[in-house]
Amino acid sequence: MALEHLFQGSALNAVDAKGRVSIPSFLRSVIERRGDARTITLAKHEAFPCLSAYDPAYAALKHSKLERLLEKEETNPDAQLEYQQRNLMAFAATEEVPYDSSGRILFPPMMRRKGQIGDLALFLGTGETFQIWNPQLLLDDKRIPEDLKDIARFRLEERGASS
Amino acid sequence: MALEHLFQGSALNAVDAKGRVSIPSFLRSVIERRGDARTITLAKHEAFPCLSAYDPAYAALKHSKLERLLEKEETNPDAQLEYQQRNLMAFAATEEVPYDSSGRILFPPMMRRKGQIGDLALFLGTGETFQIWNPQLLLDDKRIPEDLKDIARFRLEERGASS
DNA sequence: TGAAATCCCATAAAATCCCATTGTATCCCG
DNA sequence: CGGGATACAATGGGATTTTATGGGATTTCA
Repeated sequence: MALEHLFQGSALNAVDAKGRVSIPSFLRSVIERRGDARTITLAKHEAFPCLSAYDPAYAALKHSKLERLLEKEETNPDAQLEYQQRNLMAFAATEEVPYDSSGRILFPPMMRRKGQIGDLALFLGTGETFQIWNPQLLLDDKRIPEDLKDIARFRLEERGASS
Repeated sequence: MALEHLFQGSALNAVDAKGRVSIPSFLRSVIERRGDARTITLAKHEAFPCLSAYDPAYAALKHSKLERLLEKEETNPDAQLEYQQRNLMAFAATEEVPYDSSGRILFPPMMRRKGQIGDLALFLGTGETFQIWNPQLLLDDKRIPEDLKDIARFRLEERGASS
């Protein structure tokens, strides 16, 4: 069970004074090919200091995986607690936000804080999901490949030169 | 069998002097997409010191799950008793309350005490259902993941409370 | 008849909609 | 192939609507 259309590419967009950001059109087009919703779900990334984002199609996939895990382990009492915990993380620790006709979301303050996003948001496609970074934190992270940092630098220059 | 729309996200709302609380709009919108009722059912959570809440659509699903369990185990005498017990918990130990045109319920005093809810109610989406917590009890519970406690702390700060 | 529930209105802050601008990529046609 | 016309993406700002919440007035019912 895999999703047919994958998120790829990168973009650096501004977060305006009201906290709005444009979701890059190449990501929106994947969302709209996967389903007919116009929302994204935001969560803190488990490993990196950034946000993980995905569409309802991926959320449904994730949810059904959890349900199957529970059914398989239903007799095990420890599994019940683990299920409760994962369910809380999957749903309570995430936020679903719609994007408007111009492709923008209102960045929820909590997620903005969790992802340490300032006035620039770097979008990175990662296949089934995508990530949103504070570009400086990506440049500072030792685990990130240099080639990817070059892309971030390029996006930053591009924006510096044009404005 | 699964419900299409899922409860997701978190919010911290005030319980006023009359015992009224606003159900967060993102939860209400799920309830109203699942069916045309404007009520929620409250119950003590089986594992955590909080309340479990859901809409009529989920109540129906829960009921049919119970029925199927009974049919499957019809020959087993223990199953009869378990069915009776679970049925009592599912219906007698719950309260259904409507929310008004401004999205508020009047918190039933018994449930408020069972959930130990004071003047702040933390709403957590958990997919098919949602939970209502006294935020302090969540912070004090060892079984709750730290990332989720961070969210509770954020909601408290946002509101200007100390923790 | 008094406490509790319901209804109604008010308000501030936040979210959403609508319209305008700009820069860039794409198309079209001579 | 040049160059203008066109479409669309990203973004800014004002106007409008929704949300959460408080409080008064009215109704219910035991």
